[in-house]
Amino acid sequence: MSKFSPDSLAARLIAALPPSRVSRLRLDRGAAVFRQGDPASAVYVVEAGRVQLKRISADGAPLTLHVADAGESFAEASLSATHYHCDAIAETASVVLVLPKADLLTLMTTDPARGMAFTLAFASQVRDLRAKLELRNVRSAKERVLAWLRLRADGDPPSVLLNRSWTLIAEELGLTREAVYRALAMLERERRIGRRDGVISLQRPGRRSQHVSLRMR
Amino acid sequence: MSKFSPDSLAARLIAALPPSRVSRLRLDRGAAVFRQGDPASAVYVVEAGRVQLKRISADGAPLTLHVADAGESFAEASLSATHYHCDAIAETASVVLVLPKADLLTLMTTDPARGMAFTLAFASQVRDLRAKLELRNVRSAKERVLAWLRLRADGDPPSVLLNRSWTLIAEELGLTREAVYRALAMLERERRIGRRDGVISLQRPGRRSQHVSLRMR
DNA sequence: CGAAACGTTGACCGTTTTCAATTACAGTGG
DNA sequence: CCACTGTAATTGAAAACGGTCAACGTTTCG
Repeated sequence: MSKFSPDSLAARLIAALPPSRVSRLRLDRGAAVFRQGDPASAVYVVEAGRVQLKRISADGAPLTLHVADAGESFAEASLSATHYHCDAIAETASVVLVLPKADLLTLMTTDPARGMAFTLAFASQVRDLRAKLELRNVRSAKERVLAWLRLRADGDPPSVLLNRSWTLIAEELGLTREAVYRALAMLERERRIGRRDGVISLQRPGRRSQHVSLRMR
Repeated sequence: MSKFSPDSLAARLIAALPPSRVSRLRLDRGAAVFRQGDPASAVYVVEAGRVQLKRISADGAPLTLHVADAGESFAEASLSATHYHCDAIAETASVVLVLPKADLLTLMTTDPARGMAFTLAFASQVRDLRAKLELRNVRSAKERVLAWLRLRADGDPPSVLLNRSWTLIAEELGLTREAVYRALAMLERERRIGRRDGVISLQRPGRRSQHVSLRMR
């Protein structure tokens, strides 16, 4: 029933607590969920909108640590910290679920099986983040887009169902949307991908040649 | 006594098991720790060398998911998986610690407190990875280097003690070492940082002006 | 004592970012 | 039902920036 992918960290955190223990926070644009230095009291999940985690660095300049989109959790590390180390500010009007730290902690000691589920959810999150990070090591925009598609492709023929706008995907890729569109256009021209409404299909490298295009002389 | 920073995920995983349960694997360059499809039996920590995690994507092309350096753990998600979803190949001759999955799992159910420690360690890892990812959203090489320094600066005046070569840091930043050296040179020229042997000090933005340099007319 | 890795800087070239402009929709309030 | 507004999708042109190649001094280490 949740609008989150069921095996995401956020979904598992929510599922762990009875709904009665979870409260909802409505935030105007610019409002703070918490501030650097506040006592750490909860873990959060963005239900709608977008929340920025920022901190003032030692030299006085602001530093963005993370931007949590709808469906993502943030401030999980507050479980082990006494105080928040950054500000959490709504980038747009947002709705945030509040998962009290105390409830989560007692749950973990009370119910080891559940605690284990947590650990595993975090481990998956670590795996996913590492893959996203590795993706950024691909320098060429074209190859990076292709790698992103490969990461999510399955089926035969391998294909990806898009659930977000390319504009948003471009952000995840660390490219401008223009660069992404150009990369897609080139990949399509070279017959390395196919596009039909919201589905991208990957071409097996198969036999080489074909995408040689015209060449001089 | 370990050569790992004591609160890293890798260090905590190792500390959780009695040394007798941890074995050491010596790998030549190119040797595999495990292969895609093998039954998932352990979590690993790179003691020396470097291990690549790769998978063959649906369209048949190889895809790097992560590169684990010395001091880092990998394949934590094998805790919840029955089989590995990628190959783990030594990029150089390496030594890898093997932490049996079964031991870790029983430990977690046996000793809830320890299980909680795991979860917290994973949560920290998530926080760190998110910060690294966010760093990559800084487009300009100069600003990215500066942000990296801010992330690690503390003290007054804020400064960073380097423990690795800039060549390695450049990799983490997703830049070539040349780009990093140029960025450092510019930042120093603009008086935004100072360099003395292995220590970088950050200048408080203080009063503006000064770094205006000469301009035409 | 050499080889290999690190540190540094210059020049050039290719790619991406930026800036701009255009089309296509989806939702909205009258 | 229709202008009206905002976002998404595209593509072009120019500028900026980082990658690559090259060259060189320095340090490290077996």
